[in-house]
Amino acid sequence: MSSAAVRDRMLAAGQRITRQRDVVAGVLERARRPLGAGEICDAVTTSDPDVGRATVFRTLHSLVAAEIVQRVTLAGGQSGYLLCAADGHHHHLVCTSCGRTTDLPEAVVAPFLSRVEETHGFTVDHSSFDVHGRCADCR
Amino acid sequence: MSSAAVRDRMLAAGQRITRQRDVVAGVLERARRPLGAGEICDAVTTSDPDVGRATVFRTLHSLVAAEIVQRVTLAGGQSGYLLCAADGHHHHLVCTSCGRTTDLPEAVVAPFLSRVEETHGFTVDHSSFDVHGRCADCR
DNA sequence: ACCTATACTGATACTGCATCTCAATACGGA
DNA sequence: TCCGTATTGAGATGCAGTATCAGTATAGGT
Repeated sequence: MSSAAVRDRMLAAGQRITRQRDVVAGVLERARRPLGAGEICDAVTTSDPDVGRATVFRTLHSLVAAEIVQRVTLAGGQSGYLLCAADGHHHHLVCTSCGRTTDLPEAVVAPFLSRVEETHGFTVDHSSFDVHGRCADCR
Repeated sequence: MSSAAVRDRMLAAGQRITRQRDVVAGVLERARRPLGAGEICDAVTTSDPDVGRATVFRTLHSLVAAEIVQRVTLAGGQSGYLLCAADGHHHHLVCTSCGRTTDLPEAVVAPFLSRVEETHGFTVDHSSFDVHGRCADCR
């Protein structure tokens, strides 16, 4: 995903484009894997020391709200932030070895959730799966 | 689950039974829903003001390690601690209305994980699902 | 019932993530 | 260019969780 694409998606979500948001989005783009809050703050400060911590978190929050970034749970239990190529809410496989993530196709997830709803009379509002393991490359 | 059952499970996990651990386990037993760290600390202090913070967290850690308690993600994204009736690792449905949880049978989860492994050549080490919605009673 | 090794505990300081406040600033539409 | 308003930075603050370490209580053997 290019910076331009991220900007378009932020504009589409009614958000202004600022230098600070570009920096945060750029850090996540270059990582191509989920980053912890500390890593993001460090990388942002390296890129541009004049971006405040509060702004980093506000930006992450905005990006999560716009579904451009997802908050995922890393192996240790800490949360990480991941820039998603795909639009909308979806799920990921996280490789415990290389740290990279793979999108889980809706075709695999939807039948599972339907089954859950049927079996338990439960209406699913929101779901997030943390599936950790070793990807095909790392095995 | 009775207090005695929890004590047995702690002993089975090679842990000593102490007054402090009884207090923490008792708080989780009475709740019958996931509690946040703050709620637990408050309830423990109410029950017995002489139990230290560090001990509460150490106890939670031990209970999680023994798979007596699971750490789940609540609606807001904060994590909560839940005393599980079932042994071993399993998954939950969390009702956003009443806060109560339902165990997800392995029979529903296993085929889904198998499908994921087959489709992606991914070896699943650990998975945790956060499924939020409204339970049958609350609809 | 007693003894002993050692697992456990409490107070406190500390780390890290995240949010709040508020005056100052910059974006972007007209 | 001008203006309304979303956004920003600094620093204080809150909350979750961990580290330290001397002192205590538990389980299990005798």
